[in-house]
Amino acid sequence: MGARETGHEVLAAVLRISDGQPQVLAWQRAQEPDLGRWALPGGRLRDDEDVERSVLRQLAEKVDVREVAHVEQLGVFSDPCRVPGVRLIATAFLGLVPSDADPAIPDDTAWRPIAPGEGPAIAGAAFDHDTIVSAARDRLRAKLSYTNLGFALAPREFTISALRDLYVAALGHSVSATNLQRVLTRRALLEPTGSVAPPGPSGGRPAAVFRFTDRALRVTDAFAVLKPPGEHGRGAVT
Amino acid sequence: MGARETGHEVLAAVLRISDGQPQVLAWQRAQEPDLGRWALPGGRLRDDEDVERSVLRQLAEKVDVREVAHVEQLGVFSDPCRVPGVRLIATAFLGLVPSDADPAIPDDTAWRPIAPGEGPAIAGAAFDHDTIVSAARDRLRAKLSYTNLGFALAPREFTISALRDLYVAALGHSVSATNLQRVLTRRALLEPTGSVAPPGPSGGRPAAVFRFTDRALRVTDAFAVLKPPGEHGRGAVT
DNA sequence: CCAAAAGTGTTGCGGATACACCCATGG
DNA sequence: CCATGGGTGTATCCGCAACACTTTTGG
Repeated sequence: MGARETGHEVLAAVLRISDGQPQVLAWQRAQEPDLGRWALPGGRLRDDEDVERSVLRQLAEKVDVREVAHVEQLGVFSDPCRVPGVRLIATAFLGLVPSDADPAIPDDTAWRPIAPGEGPAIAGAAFDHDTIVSAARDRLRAKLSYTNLGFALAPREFTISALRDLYVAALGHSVSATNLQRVLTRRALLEPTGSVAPPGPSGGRPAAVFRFTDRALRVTDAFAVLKPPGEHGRGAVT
Repeated sequence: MGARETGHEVLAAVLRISDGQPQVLAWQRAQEPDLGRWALPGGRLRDDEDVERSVLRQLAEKVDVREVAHVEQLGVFSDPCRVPGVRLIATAFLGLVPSDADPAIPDDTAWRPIAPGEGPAIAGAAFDHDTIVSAARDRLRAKLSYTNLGFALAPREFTISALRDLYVAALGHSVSATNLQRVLTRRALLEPTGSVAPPGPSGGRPAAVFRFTDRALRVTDAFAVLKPPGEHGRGAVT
């Protein structure tokens, strides 16, 4: 019960898919503790802001926040020993940046690759930041399948196969372009722009260009089972 | 940027179903601010505990924590003005108590009814505690349909129709006992104890008694769509 | 004309709901 | 023997995954 100084920080695991691989924005610490290790962007919460405002402010120091398509709370990390020396409670966020955005970032900052699957998400993470990145990766995976969260990974306009590649990288398993298109159009998440993309150097039919109808999070599959009566196969798209 | 004293509190929305209605544990404030209004149990986070430990400690002051079958983080509530005068950040939790448990509670504390549906969850809530109860109610509803969370609402042993009544109250819509049993047994969440419950005063066939196979949270329906290939109808029960 | 990429048609499977029907008990 | 509540069998629906097939381009 010592009167150890306690503080509150906000951390953001900002993810994007680039070159078929999930990445997280991190900066390399230039001081002890954890010198040389990779830390998530963030910082102290101010008196006059809530954590949602704070995370946007902190991110603005690293990237152009207009590029961040979606932000949501992940949870609180509060182990008394999570940062040596001080008592620092962290509220962690998931942020998503579309794959075509390439915001300018500071010199000490880089996009670090995220391992798929279950284990540690990034190598050389500072403090408990790997736990946070894992939570972010898992949250993204889960929400891709029952929300329209794909909008936050994709460019404003895209072909189905480009979108498929994003889902493959984020989910960590193969995804059929055919079925992806059907699932997303059935739920009215996609709409064609009308234009087509030119085929690649080896030919092939030009791909139709789509966009997401909404660019804000929407739950499209609220009830897996135990739907309210009378909604038999209607999927409860509220 | 004033050096206003800031603190961290932990709050718990402890829910149970009683008499076919969801209820939340709350205590009536005896001081300003918000005198007479209903507040969630909780209190200051100590230096040597994380929020998970803290919420269990705080709950121990109100109820027998052994009765609490499940606890999980809901999120951070950090509006600078959420509590007048001081800067107080709250980490909120959802707690669940089985319907047959009736723990002793202090005089100022009571089980307050929760409104179903969308609007405000309880009347006369202190501070932003209604928002927290709403979040708890929504979380419970969502997880009932894709996890085994029912175990935290139900007694250790129960009949299907008793379980159905719990689901009806928690979900806010009718649930068929037939289908509830099939869904839960197909997913191997229920097992029969072998015994039967005596019929009511008006007769009827004696009901078989069941229990949940697991009494810890398990996700039973991870992928609504976009399952990994080769898992066609297998439901991905990992 | 062939290869490559995109997109559509079609089939099959399986879970979930709904409903009809059988079972066991009290009065 | 009837009413009441419990439980099972079965039909239907519908979404999704899988795959065959057609379309449109480049070489």
